[in-house]
Amino acid sequence: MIQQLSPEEIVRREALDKLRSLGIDPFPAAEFQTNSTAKEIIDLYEEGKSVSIAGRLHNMRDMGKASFAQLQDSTGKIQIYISIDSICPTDDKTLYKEVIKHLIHFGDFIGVNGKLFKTRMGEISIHVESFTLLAKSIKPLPVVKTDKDGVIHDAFTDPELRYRMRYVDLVVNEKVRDTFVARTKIVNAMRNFFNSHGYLEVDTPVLQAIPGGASARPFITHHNALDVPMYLRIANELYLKRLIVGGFEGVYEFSRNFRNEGMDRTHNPEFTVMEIYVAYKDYYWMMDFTEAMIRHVCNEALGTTQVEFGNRTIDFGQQFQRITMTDAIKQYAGFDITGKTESELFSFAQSIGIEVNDAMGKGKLIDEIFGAKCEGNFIQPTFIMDYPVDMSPLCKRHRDNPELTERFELMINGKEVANAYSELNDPIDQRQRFEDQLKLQERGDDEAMFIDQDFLRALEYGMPPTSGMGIGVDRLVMFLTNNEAIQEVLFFPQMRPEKFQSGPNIQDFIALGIPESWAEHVIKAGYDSIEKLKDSKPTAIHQQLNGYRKKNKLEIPAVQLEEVIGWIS
RNA sequence: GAUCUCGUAGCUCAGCUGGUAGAGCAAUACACUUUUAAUGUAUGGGUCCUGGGUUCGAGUCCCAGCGGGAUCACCA
Repeated sequence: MIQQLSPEEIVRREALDKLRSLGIDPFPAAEFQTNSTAKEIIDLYEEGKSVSIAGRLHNMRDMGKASFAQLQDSTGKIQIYISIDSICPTDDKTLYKEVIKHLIHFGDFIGVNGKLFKTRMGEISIHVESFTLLAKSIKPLPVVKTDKDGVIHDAFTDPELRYRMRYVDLVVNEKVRDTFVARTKIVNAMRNFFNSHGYLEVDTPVLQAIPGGASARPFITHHNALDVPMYLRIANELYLKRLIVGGFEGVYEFSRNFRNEGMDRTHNPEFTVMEIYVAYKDYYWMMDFTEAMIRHVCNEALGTTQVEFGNRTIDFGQQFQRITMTDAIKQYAGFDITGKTESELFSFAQSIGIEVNDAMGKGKLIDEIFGAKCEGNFIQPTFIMDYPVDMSPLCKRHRDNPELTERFELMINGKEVANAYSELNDPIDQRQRFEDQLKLQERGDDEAMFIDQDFLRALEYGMPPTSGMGIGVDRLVMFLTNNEAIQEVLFFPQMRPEKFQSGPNIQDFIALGIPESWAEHVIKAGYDSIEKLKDSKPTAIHQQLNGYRKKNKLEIPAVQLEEVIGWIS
């Protein structure tokens, strides 16, 4: 198989051989010891201090007998200054004249030793005394430049390329790296908060025989030894509750969930939800806890509770608003759902332009009305409370109204971020709710929940009153890092698998009788498959190839028409 | 799934009512020992996503396909 290489790639590959002939290994094995980082050098600058640092080379500026460049490590960039005299103290100037000027390229990893100084322009730099090539880059990175006003030129912005080649994105777009560092800080802050309350981080199965705990289409796989279908989890809720039954009083898990549904800028097939269950608590307690947790995360990970999102500022410092779903609909849709029958809800939903169908029960209708008229209004953090009972099959009935449940969702910027219940622990009621789901399924709701008999058995043994909360980690990170797409907060968002052209095999062409000297050029001239060659007229091939030979001034014998006929017959 | 939109050099992008494929950066060569979007001079670099069609002639117009993006639908 031949690869079509760009001229730049060819230059860099040729540099590998030249380096080796000078005794320089372009991919050495030895450790390179560093004693500083770009950030440290700038923060703790000391004139004349000796440093050793490694990183990727950017923005080389050759000025004859001296060069400037930037070295990028995981903390940022630092300027380096390489002069011919300081790295070639003897008469042999090869290291500078050959290696630095011609064999080192943008993107290479190098290690340098040198002393700190400030240039005339006042930029902190390393005056390099020795350098080591640590790894050659043979594919050129996109060239992104930032001018003195901070304006980025030729930015690497194509989402497809950025997501497919996140490694390139991370190198050339520093803000991307900041987002992912913030993501880790946010997760750590959550974990610290839960641990400081004495709750236990646990792991529960990803591969499940019954995909429970949520309403969604699962990914299906198969276990060979047991010869049964298995599902990737859509939620971990039912497993965490089993642990509460088992006697733990507070458990949480960062759960990677998988849902076989559409993808867009707020949905990825795999996503992360943090779920926590605490015994003897109710959803009022959980609201206070959730609010405190988010405030803690803001302070610890961002250092502020005033968070910019788009052109808005979200204030996590103030007490979060609380409103019941009934009041929210009353306020924004001008309709009181209290005591309404399914057909009344149906007509109202229809009257405000919602596409309705017979598979929709009361809960679904109310949810649609809320989604259409209310959801988008809750920009600042707001708890929406008390959802209808048939929307929430795992949630305890409201202590004051059996039509409702003790459930809240946290809305930020018009989107759901967290969902929490006073958990249903009455096994009789739970079984009934599952059966109601089954009826919805029979009406055509293909996302109603599966019945998990073992979970019901667990509840029959007794589960203490418990409050549980799930928070979409990806969405929270989006809001806290000012990103509007989930793809921006996942290192490797799901993409349609890339098709790599499996190039033609040069040996197949040689096997037809094409001389070795010609085979590569036959492919490059456009006959990139045996079929294509055989489908073409010999005269056309003959002319095309000799034309190619002339154009590229190839030093190989011209092709004869008889030869071509021989290849394709 | 529907609609709109994009696909041109390694990268970012121009390319008008159809008429000889362009710029900047990057690369290559030369000059320059404190530059910083370094600078100056020169050079090379293209399957205009793929396949059909219309036309004397298609990067450009039409159709189909592939891939991306946006909006909507779906998805708490």
